[in-house]
Amino acid sequence: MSELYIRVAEDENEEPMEIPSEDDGTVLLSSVSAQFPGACGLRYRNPESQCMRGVRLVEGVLHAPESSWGNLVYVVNYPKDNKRKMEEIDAASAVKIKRGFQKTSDLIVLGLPWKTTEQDLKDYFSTFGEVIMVQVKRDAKTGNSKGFGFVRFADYETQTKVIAQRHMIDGRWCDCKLPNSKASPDEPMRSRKIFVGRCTEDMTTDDLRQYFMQYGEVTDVFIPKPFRAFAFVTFADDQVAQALCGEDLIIKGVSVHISNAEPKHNNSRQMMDRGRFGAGGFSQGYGSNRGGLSRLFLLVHYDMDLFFLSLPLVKSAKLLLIYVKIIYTCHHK
DNA sequence: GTTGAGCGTT
Repeated sequence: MSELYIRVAEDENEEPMEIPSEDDGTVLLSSVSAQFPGACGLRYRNPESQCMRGVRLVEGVLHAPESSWGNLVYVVNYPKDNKRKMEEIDAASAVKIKRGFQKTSDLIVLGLPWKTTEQDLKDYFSTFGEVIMVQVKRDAKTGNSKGFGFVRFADYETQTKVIAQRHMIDGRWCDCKLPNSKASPDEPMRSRKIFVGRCTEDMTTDDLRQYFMQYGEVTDVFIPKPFRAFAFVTFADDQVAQALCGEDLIIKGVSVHISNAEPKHNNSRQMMDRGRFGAGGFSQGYGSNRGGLSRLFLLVHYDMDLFFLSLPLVKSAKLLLIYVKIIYTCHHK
């Protein structure tokens, strides 16, 4: 129709951006949200009443007020939960900044030639970034290299780059990895899991997942039942979890507090988080298969809850693990 | 004096 573009702004006082309209004079919400991510509609100040007025929205199509869009500046609407959009973006970038400042860890260097010295290591790795420590592990008596060492970089980005590739050092291919000591078998999830305190009962696992997604990939959300005013959220990246610790975040209008998830001992929950299902995951197990009784009873300790389960005859440990996985899945969705 | 998947004497 008349206008090719309408003027849209984040706020009345912000500089407007021109958004293209369609041939029939309508504007697609997707056109708006392409420039204003998360937008769910438009409003404008009615020149006569001086009141804000909503723009008609039907199935993703925004319709001009009266007959034309005129020369008004339209203001973006965000979902109520996203009212604090700017603050959330700030929080997200704060996490990124924090992540940039995250301290590096020693990396183990595997496969070193016997002859490689610490100076050799330093010379090689300095081509990636500032090296702040190198070690070649040697036999105490003979002084011979054990064929592996450690390196520490000043920069987290350097560390990431170095881990991602193989390294030709003095004629041998070597690998750099996070040492196992960084993910000790006793407390492997401490760094990837956060404790969310002051939760309210209306917060669902989906709510939490949706909210925490903005910081990074969420691999698990756990809300104890019955309601106990806290939850656990596990991220794929431990750096994200670490960065959030200590923060007060607003979820559904409620201030929740983020802290480190207290590492627990070898309970079933952690065994499962690790993808290491096993009999050790049960705090107790009772088998009953006497006198034709072909059922197995299990008392499963799952986080702080106990589940008493009755299973069909379990013929093998392998089958038992399959059952456990099913149970685990059921308690997760 | 050897070796080749792994995990760090202080």
